[in-house]
Amino acid sequence: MEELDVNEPVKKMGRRSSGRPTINDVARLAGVSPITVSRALRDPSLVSVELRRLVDGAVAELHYQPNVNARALASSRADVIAVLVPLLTNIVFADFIRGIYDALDDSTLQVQIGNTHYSPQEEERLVRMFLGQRPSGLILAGIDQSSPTVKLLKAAGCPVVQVMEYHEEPIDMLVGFSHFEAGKAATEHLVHAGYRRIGFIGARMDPRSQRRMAGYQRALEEAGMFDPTLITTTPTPSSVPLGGELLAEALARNHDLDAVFCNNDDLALGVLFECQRRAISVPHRIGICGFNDLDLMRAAHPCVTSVTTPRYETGRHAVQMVRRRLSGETEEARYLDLGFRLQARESTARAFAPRWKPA
Amino acid sequence: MEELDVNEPVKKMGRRSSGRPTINDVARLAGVSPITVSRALRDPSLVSVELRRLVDGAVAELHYQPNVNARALASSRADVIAVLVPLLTNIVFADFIRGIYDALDDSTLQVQIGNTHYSPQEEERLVRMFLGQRPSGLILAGIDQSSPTVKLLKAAGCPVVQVMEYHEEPIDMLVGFSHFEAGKAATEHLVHAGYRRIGFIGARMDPRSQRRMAGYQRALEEAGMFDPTLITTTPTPSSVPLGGELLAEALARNHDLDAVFCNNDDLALGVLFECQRRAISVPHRIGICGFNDLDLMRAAHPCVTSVTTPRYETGRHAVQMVRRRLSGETEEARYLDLGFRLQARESTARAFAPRWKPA
DNA sequence: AACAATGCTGATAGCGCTAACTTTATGCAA
DNA sequence: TTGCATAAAGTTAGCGCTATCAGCATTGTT
Repeated sequence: MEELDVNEPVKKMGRRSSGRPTINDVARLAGVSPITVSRALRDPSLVSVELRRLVDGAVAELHYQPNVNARALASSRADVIAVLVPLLTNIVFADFIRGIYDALDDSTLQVQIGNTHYSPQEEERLVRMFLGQRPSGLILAGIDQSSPTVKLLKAAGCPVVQVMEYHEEPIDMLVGFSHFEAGKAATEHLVHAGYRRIGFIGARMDPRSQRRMAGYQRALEEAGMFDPTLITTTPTPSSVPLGGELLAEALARNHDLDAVFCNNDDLALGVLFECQRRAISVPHRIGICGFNDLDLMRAAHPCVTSVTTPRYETGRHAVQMVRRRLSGETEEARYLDLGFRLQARESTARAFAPRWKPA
Repeated sequence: MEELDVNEPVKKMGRRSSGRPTINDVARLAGVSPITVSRALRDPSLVSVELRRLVDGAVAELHYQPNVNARALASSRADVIAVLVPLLTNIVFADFIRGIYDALDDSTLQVQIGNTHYSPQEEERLVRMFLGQRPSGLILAGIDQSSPTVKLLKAAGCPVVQVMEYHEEPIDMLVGFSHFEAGKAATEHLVHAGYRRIGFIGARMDPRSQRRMAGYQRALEEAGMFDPTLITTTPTPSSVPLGGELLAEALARNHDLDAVFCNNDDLALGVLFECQRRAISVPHRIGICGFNDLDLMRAAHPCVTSVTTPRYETGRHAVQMVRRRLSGETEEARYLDLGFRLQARESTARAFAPRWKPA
């Protein structure tokens, strides 16, 4: 049964053709060969000025758009950067991913995000899947890949960037900071502020949380204040209400608890609310230090001490490293420590914080 | 110059071959034709049990992974769902995207996210780009697409789902709820709670915010309480600190302000902190209602009234609609109203909230 | 018995693009 | 003049997969 639709494009369409203009249509209109069009689009410097203009004109006239799948198949290289994160609904990863997108705004590279759910097996599966697409680059959170995954990545044939941690022997490249040092610095701050029974509150306890806790422990050991009963953790994912619950637990165990280093700002906020609810004075009776320094920490009352972390910058730098490698620029440092910054605020100012800040 | 590497795979590799096993390798090992392998992988019911077993064995032995680009090129259909959101760093979109990923966990479909930055031009560019890949489906936030975009989408040739709003004439399909009704319901709650000078605090004022504000205005008009000076908005993106600043502005303009409906929970939290800072009693002197009902709203002190919105469910349902359409199931409703729910809490309990909740 | 309908498998021919090589034109030193 | 770079364009042959059609049993129908 043949149907005739006068509104169909003029072009005679083969049985399998997609109907949209191809590089051959552009070439015909411009009066050049298809490969010239291909070159003019990928690297204009390969083609003389006149032909380049002809091609550009034909492209515009036809609204031609290269078929990314055909391109990827022919060149065995997809214009894709694959990104693996353990979790999607966390500000930390959201900021990081925003950095990635922003650093790609002027590029044709696409992003594909995979969600490992903190599982090395899932991570391995996703690495396999993404590498099957021959991406232009791979960015993954953390340094705790399984050893088969590491093997896959070393043979990936594309730039690989590990992010959000620090380590001197990256698989390929790395951007991040030391969670151990950050946890240690936060705890030292509490020690210097005059707190003596400093608790740790943590949820989920993924590898990065573990390292922050290790930093906490080291700082307290060095100060001669470490006591394992000061640690309150749970494998449950983090949330604001959970912060309050963990504080209750910690206080039940140690009545003399006088400060908490919270594994992240959500927990810290929950702790602050619980203190308000129990009329526990912050920072006098209890000091609070968070982690990540979300903007709500400076808005809170009292505003909360936290560790500022380079989430957005990590995303940007990771992409820039991939892009530099792809453009064949001279190799720079393979690892980049973006550091962290302790942002001291009222919630840990034991000695001199006013009870009410005047309006 | 020929190099010999004994560690190379046995297979003689052509100049352009990617080196990984192809469907032909699998076919040879299984002793069947390539097309049979293709069928066995795409739809096992097309192939007899014996051959299916042979193929599965060969696939496992070779660790064969189909080349998605070749597949997309040959079938002119990519195994990709494209998702367009205005923003990446917002819990609303993060929850929504998590719903999308979760609903695709058992599928080979990939997700590609585009970021429109609240710009219809950018949205149009991205729609053009994504459609150029012939995705299996397209999901986009909102109902305010430009008219060229609408035209592109109507001719997309793939399922299109608009999400996060409600409208009876979707381009194709739709999942969401009415922001107008939600804003109206929140405001009516404040009216019923006994507040009389109810302000609106909003940031960025994207189309959804505008509709919530329109619902606010309608509710106050119906109650005979509308006064345009009660509205405080800014085009600045939303944040917690901004909530406090906008409250200050609103109070400077109307000293008798006794409640605020905040366009989102970030602003509401900022308002709460500012009240704490100024020792303004909540809910007695001022009532606060947020929007989205993040989990921190129930942890806050006092806990904050908010409108629960189906962010995660919207993502899940949108994907399910796409998948049902792809599998050719009988057409169901083309639009789905997931509704919202007002979650009343202490922050608007003017009459009977205790000043301090006992621990 | 003749015929169509059905189920399974295979052969062929692309999908739209680019890698690799070839050809042609041009410049310039020997 | 020859020879040899170099640049700019074109020709050829895939990349790895699937749409489409054809073949050939097997089954059911008249």
